[in-house]
Amino acid sequence: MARNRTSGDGDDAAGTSGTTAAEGTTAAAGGSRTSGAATGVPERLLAEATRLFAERGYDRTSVQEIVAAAGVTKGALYHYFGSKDDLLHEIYGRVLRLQMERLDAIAAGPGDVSERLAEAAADVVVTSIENLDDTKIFFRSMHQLGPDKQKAVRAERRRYHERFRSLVEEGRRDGHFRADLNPDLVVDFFFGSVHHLGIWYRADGPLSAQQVAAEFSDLLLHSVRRP
Amino acid sequence: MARNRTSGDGDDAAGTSGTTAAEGTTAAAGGSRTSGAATGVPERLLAEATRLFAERGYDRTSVQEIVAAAGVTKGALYHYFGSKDDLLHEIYGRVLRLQMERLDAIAAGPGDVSERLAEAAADVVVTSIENLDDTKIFFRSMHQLGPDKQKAVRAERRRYHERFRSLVEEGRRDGHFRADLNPDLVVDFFFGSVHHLGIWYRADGPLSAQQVAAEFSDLLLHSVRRP
Amino acid sequence: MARNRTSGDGDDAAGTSGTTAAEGTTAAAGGSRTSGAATGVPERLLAEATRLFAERGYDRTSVQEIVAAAGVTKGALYHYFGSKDDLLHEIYGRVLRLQMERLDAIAAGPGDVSERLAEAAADVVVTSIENLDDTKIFFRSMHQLGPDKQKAVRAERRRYHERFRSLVEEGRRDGHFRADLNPDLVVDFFFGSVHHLGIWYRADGPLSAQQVAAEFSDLLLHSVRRP
Amino acid sequence: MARNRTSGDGDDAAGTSGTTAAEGTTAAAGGSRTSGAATGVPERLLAEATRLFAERGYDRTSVQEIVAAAGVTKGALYHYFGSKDDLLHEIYGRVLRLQMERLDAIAAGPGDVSERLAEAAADVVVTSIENLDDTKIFFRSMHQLGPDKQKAVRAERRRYHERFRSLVEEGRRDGHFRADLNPDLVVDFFFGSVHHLGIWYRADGPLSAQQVAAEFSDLLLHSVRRP
DNA sequence: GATGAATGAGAGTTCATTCAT
DNA sequence: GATGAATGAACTCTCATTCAT
Repeated sequence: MARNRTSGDGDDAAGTSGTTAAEGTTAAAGGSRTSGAATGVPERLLAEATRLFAERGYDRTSVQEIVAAAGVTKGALYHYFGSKDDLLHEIYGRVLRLQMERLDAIAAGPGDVSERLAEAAADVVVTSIENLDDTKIFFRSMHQLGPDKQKAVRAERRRYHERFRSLVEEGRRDGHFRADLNPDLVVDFFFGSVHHLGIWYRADGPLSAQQVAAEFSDLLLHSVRRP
Repeated sequence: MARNRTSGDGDDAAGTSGTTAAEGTTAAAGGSRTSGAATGVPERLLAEATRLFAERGYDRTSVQEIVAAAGVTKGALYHYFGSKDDLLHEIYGRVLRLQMERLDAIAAGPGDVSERLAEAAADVVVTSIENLDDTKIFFRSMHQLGPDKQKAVRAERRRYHERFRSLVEEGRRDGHFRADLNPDLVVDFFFGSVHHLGIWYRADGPLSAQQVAAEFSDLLLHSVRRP
Repeated sequence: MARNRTSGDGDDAAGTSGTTAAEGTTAAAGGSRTSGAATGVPERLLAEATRLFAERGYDRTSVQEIVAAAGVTKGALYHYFGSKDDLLHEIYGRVLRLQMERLDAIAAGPGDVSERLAEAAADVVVTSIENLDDTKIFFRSMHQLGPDKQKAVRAERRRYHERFRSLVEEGRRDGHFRADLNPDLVVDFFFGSVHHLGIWYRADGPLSAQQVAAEFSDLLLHSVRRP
Repeated sequence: MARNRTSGDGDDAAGTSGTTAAEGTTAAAGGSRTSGAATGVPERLLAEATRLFAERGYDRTSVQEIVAAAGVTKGALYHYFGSKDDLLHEIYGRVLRLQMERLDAIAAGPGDVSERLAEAAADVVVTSIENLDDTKIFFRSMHQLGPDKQKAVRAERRRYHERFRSLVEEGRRDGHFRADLNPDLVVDFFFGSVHHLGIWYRADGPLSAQQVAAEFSDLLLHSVRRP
């Protein structure tokens, strides 16, 4: 299970994924818990790395700071992760997996396409806010991934966008949405708004995740629906 | 040397030094700016820094690379700019000034609020695409500015958003736009889409800046207009 | 019997030596076989270490690489060998033992001194080529042994040289060889050539071990024989 | 003149060569002078690096030790040399240049081929002893050079060997030397002995460089000359 | 006005070795 | 007998910045 010394990039992000994903979903909006000694070392490292990357950026966060925050030594980090880059890759893997699962469930669910698109839009807003650190990291740090990992993340992201786009296309075919829409542009339009949440949303601000989700979903639906 | 910058940005890097103006106006010999050696040193530094920051990020771009690209020495850079941070600040100043001017002109222009909002939205998309490097840098690198400069940039940005928001509020008061809108959220919604352009837009892609602008503007108007 | 970890270095490398020597002699020219799971763990470790040390040098070979190549874990290595240094020491012991045995047998054999010197010279060339990895390691890595082990190896080496030198002295006394020879220099002269084999000889080159041995032996004899 | 940040391996060792060569030739047998502040920084770095590499090997010598010995900081070293590897490459360049020049001069000189071969052989022994640190480093550390630099050094070395071999071939054609010689093997035979000097020769031993040179030259000539 | 040598702190990474299990 | 998580020190190299010239 440990990923000691992975030189080859070929291996997927599956190494620590089981525990990683579990840890990731419990991380509350805006950061991680104080790293209790209860959770395992790789989970703690991932949690602290996420917090620090969101707080000051990938390049400005030193490996030393991460291990200090997690209460271990550098050697421990490099026992579980091949590189600092690898840590970031795990974070991406976690969030990509989560979002894809949720979108799949919603898109395949009941309701007409308007309802499903509205729900998917609201859900990704809520999830993005609940994992605001991941949201902050996502686009700010993607270009700091190594070329291969970056390509893998982009591919995964594309699949996610395509899934979302297919909802827009479905609505357009059905006559629910306007015929003159460019579905790709709609997706980029909406996800720009979602990623931007990492920049302006504050957990201690006046708006709850649900309020933002409702409004964003509403704006999206109005923008695509047949007048 | 690929310079996707609009050649109209006459403002120079006058921020930190009085000597800048003198150097910047050395358009002697009347030759055209073929290899950049004709333009002044601070302009060249700023242009190359913009290109490099967009290409590989602020932290990943060394001062050495910037001066090498501009064909000068480190001493020259530190003669014109106080620090690497200062270079970035100049880039922000340039883009903020440009956008504010254009928005002011459009908002104060003729036409009803729908027309002016549509035009403002389309214009900021076009401008963002024409200065795609600046767009890429904007949110990716803001947190790498020093605290004071970051605060200054945020304040300027807020003023810009407020100006845009006032258009939404005007439309809502006038009854053009829906009454249940949260104007702040509308602004964040839309500018998320705009900033996201830096991530997905390609100059060699299928869509012209005008096409994207028209569609984004259209989506925004549909999302706010009274049904 | 298991643990040969002793700092005292009384050359108690005898623990695994029986099997080690056997393994060593069967190693074909240029490297070891693919370490099948048939042989014992310490033998496999020694074989892979020899191969890797020859290939990339002692310092550039990590313990991790050795155990991975041998298909065991680090714990296993440290069970059989006191340290990485100890592994190297075993390799030296193996080759020193082998060469000394062969020289002793030849020097004590029949024939006049010219014949015995020629045979000894040819034999050490053949043996050096057949164990080319050991030859490569020998002088390149000796200074990477700890002080005590290094001293022990040097002492053993000196005994070997003295044995060889005594042949030269014998020939000089007998009048077979030139009277103006410095036997020590002759030995250093010749063994320089022998150790150099590790640098230029290629198993897939045009010359067989026997051809090189014949020529080297011939050159040596011509250089010492009374004209 | 400084070689700041040379990433590309393509450039030759010519950067600091003028001063380097001058420094190199004055280095006495067995090591460098105490690094006076009189000589330039790159020369001092090269001198101390040579001494330390010879003393404890390339991998066992840290950059920190080199700069401490030279009385500068790491930054200074990396200002002049692209890498630790680059330092080693400069050392190789220096010795290769020196040896090639001397061999060329001797081979093209007067005297019959026996005299010229004898002189060349004696000269390379003297030179190797006078630059014993370089001799120690040569084969022990060559495989620690990066692939490209290693290839360059090997190519240079080959040219040197070929020049030496041509003397042997000339003597064989002329009838001075035995017809059954393999000139390549003779060269490898002799240079093995020369490189081995770094292992056994001591400046404080009983033999002067000239004595060793005379004897080695004599052994070589006897080994090749027609009986 | 402009240079470029030099700094010094800190970056990410490696590694032989230990030890509780 | 054998494991592999964890250590901690050392490693090479980078970089924004300064300052004597």
